[in-house]
Amino acid sequence: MSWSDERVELLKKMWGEGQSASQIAKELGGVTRNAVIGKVHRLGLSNRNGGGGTAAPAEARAKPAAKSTAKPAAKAKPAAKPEAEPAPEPEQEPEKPAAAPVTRIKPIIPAGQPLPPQPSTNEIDPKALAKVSEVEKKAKKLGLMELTSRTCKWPVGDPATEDFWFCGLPVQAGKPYCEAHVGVAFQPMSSRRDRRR
DNA sequence: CCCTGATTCGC
DNA sequence: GCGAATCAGG
Repeated sequence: MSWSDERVELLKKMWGEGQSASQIAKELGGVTRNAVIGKVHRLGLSNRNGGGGTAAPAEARAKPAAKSTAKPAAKAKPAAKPEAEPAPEPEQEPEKPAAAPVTRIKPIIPAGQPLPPQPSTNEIDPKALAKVSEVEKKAKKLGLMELTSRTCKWPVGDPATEDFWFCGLPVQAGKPYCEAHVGVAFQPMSSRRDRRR
């Protein structure tokens, strides 16, 4: 499989939408996520920066991985990129051909993208709660026995009722919950002080 | 263990 | 240019 123009285009589009490399690879077919990532890098769009201001992954990377027996060693890494980026891509989809008769267009929901940091003092963030509410709608409603190592174990409903189930959506990291539920589960202790009794 | 992207380097 | 292997982290 070669990177035809169309494939590259799709790659760009999906990557821009925040799709993961594996998803893109799966969509394209015939390539692995590594291939996708490699291509992404070669294309120079490794960073999904929008310039919003929430970008902190600028870590110092220094891991030459000295595994090769012979290392030229004459190649000092310049490592000096001012990285000027005055012109982002304000335009992405100039038009939307509304020619589709009656077809469901992508029901996919982008995952990563501008995830602004949280302001500060707050309860549990209406945002997070809203996300939970939304996520519960498409929850898989698993029973206790259906839970696996990677299903969200967030309980919903009243255990004493038939109307009780677990979220069941895929967890992401080593957490017991899905992204949305992790958000509300691990809320740092907030304003507790005003709770005088 | 699952996933994510990042990097390196032989091809 | 390509991508598997590897790394690093959640």
